[in-house]
Amino acid sequence: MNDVKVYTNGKAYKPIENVWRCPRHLLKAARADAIGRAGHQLQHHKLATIEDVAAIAGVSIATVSRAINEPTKVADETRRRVTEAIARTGYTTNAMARSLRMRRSNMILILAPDVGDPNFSNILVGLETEASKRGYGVLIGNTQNDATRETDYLRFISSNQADGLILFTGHLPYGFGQEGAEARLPPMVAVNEPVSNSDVPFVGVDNFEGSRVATEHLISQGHRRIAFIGHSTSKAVNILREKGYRAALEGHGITVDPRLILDGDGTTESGRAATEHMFVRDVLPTAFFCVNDATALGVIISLNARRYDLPREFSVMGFDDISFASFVTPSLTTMKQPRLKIGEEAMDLLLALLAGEKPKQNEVLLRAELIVRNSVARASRD
Amino acid sequence: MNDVKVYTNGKAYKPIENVWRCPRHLLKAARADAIGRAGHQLQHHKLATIEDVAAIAGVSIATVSRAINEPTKVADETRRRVTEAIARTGYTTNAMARSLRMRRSNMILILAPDVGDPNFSNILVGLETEASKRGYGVLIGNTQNDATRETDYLRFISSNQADGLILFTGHLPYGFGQEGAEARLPPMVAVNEPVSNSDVPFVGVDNFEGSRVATEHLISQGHRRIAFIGHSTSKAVNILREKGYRAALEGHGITVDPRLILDGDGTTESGRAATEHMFVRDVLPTAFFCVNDATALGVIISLNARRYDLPREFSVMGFDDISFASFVTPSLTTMKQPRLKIGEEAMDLLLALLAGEKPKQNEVLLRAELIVRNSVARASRD
DNA sequence: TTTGATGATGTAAAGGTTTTCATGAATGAT
DNA sequence: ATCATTCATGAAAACCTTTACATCATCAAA
Repeated sequence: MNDVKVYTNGKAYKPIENVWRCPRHLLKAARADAIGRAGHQLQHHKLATIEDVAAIAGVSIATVSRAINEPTKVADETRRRVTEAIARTGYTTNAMARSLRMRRSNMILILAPDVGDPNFSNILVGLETEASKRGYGVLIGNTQNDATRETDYLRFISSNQADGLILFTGHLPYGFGQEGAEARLPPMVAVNEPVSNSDVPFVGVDNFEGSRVATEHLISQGHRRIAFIGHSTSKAVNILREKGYRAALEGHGITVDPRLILDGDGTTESGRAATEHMFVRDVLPTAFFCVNDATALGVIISLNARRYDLPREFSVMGFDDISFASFVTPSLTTMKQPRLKIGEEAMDLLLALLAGEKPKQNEVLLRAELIVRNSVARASRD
Repeated sequence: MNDVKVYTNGKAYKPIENVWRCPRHLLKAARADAIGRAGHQLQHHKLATIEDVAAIAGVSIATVSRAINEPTKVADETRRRVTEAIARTGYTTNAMARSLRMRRSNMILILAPDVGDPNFSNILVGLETEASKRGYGVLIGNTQNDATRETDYLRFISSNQADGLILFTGHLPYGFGQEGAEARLPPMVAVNEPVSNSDVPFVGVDNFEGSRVATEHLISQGHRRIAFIGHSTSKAVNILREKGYRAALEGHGITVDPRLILDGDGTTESGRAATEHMFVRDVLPTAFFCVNDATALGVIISLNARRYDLPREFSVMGFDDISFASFVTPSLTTMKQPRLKIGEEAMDLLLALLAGEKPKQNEVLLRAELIVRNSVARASRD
C-alpha cells in the first residue's frame, strides 16, 4: 500500500524510513500494541512472544530474556516494567525456540519394556516427582523389548528431544552398544535392572542385603529347612538374592541343602511348578523363601490347593511387596522395595550427570524394608 | 587472517568474494566435508545438520527437506544422493527446529492425579502404543490433584511443548475453565473419568451397560436379593453403575429394595464398612454387586472375617478387573475394563481432533467384558 | 519459433530464543 | 579533569528447520 511504514507502540517511537534497518523490537510493535489493548486475551493460536513483551516494556528482547533468566543483571525499574509486560501479555517462553538455541530440551526419556508393569509405575512416580521438581519433563517409551521400537525411540535422543535416558530394560537400546557409537550415548541411569556388561550407573534395591535380612527373619522364627525358589544362572537379580539367602544360612551355621534350591524365572507359574516338584521328590522345607512376590504367589496357590493350613504348616516369604501382596490369603510377608525412593535417586543421579558431575559410585543401593504380614509363622517342626 | 575467504567442498565450487551473498549451503561445506571424510562418526555433541547433508549431496537444504518430507517432489537421482548423504552423516532432523518452525511438537501431555494407579498405567499402554504408532510422543504429568502442579504443567501447552492433552483428572486443569481462557484450550480428551460440566470428549467403559450385564449374571445364577455397594450422589461412575443395576433388576421384574443399596466411595474400606452395616441391620442379600473391585475386596474381607464360606453363602461381584482380582480368595468375578482399548481409542480421538476433525460424538463407550471366576455361585437360598 | 505449462531446484524468510560483543553512561580513582 | 571500571542495555548472530516464491530448463502445443 504505502511505501514507508510507520511503527508505533504508543511510546513515541519516531517513524523510520530504512525499513531493513528498523530495530527488530520495533518491527512488531503494532501487533504487540494490539495485544496490549486487548488485555491478556490472545488471538487463538498466536501466543505472545518475547518481542511483544519487549515492545510493551520499551526494552530490547535481550533485556527481556535477561530479566527472566538472570534477574540480577537488569536494573530494578526495568525488571519491574518487564514483569508487568509479561503479566499483561500472558507471555510464556517458547520451549522449542529455547531448546533449539540452548541445545537442551529439559526432557528425560524413560525407556521401559512394559509400561503396564506395577514395578514400573511405582518407580515412575519417583522419577517424575524429582524431574518435575527440577524443571524437567519426562517422556515415556514403551519398548516391549522390541528392537524396532527401541531404535524408534532413539530419535528422541539424536534429535535433541531428550537430554538423558532412564533405562528399565536391563540392556542398552538396540543400536547403541555398537562400537564407535560410544560418543553418541547420552547420560543415562539404569533402574529396576542393571545394564549388563556396561558401566551405566544403576540405582536399585540392595538385593543381597535384603535377601539376607529376609532369610534371617525366617531363621529367627525357628526355621532351619528353608527352601529358595528362583535359582537362575542368568538373571542378576536372582543370583544376588540367592547369595543373600546363602549368606544368611551360613552366618547361622546352617548347611545349605542343594535339594531345597529350585529353579525359577520369577513368574507365578514357576513358583507353582517348583512347589509341585518339591512334593514329588518329597524333600520338604518348613519355609519357602521366594525370589519375588510373583513366585511366592505361585507357591501359595500350590500349597493352598494341597489344602495346607498356612502359615501353620508352611511359611512363605516373598520379595518386592507388589500390590497384591496384602490381598493374598495369607497376606504375604515380604521385603518392600523403596520404589518411590529409587525413582527419586535415579533421577537425581541422572540430572547430576547432565550437569557434568562424575558419578562417585557406579551403583546406588537402597535398603529393602521387612514387611511382616501373615504368611510367616514360627516353625512347628524341624 | 585473510580478507577473502574461500569455500570448497571438493565439488569445484568457485571462490566467492561477496561473503554475505555466499549460498548458505556452501558456507559450511568445509565442516560437512570433514564429516564426510570421517565416515558417519561425529564430533561428540555436534550432530549433522541438514546443511551437512545438503553439501554432501550437492543440493540445497530445501531439496534435502523435500527429499525427506515429500519424496515424490524430488527427482529420483537426487533423492538417491540425499538418502546416501543422510546415511553417511547419520543425520536426524532436529525435532526442536522442526517444532519451532511448524508450531507443532508432536507431543501429547498426559495429566493424571496418580501415575502409580494401576488403572492409569494400563490405559497408558494403549495411549503410548497408539501415539507412537502415529509418530507422537507422550509426556506424563503427575498432578496429585494439586493446583500448583496442574498449572505447572500448563506451561507444556502454552510453550508449545505439547499439542494436546489427555486428562485422567476428571476436571479441567486449574487455570483453564476460567472465563476468557477458552481460546487457550488445546485439543483434549478425557479418560478414566469424564470432565464434569464441560464438553470435553470422553472415552471410557460403558458403565451402565456393563453394570446391567453384571447384575444379570447374578440374576441368572438365581439371585433375587442383590445388594448394591457404592451408592453415591456425586460420583458419575457410581451413579451410572447403580442405574445399570436398577435397570437389570427392573428388567426382570425384581423390586429394588432400598435397604440393599448402601453408600460407598469406591474404597476397600467403604466396602468393608457397608458390609458390617448390613449385618448390624440384619437385612441380608444373597449376592453383593460392588461398584468396583476395591469395594468388592472390602466386602470379601468382611465376609471372610465373619467366617462365611464364599461363594457358597454369599456371592460377590466386582467391576473393573484390577490386577489383584484374580488373587483374592475367592478369586473375583468381575467386569473387565478394556483398558488397552480405551487408551488406543482416546489417543486416536485426540489425534483426530488435532488433525482438525470434529468429533462425531462426545463420548466413546466401550463394552466391559464379563470375567467369571470363583466369587459367584448359584443362590443357595432366597 | 513462440508461448505456455510442467517439474526440479534454489533463495530467503520466518519461527522465538539466548548470548557475545559493542556501546554508552555513570562511578570511582588518580 | 582524566582515565579506568563497572553497569545496564541494545544489535545481531546463531540454533536448524520448513516453505512461499522465484528461477530455469524441458517439452508440448500452436
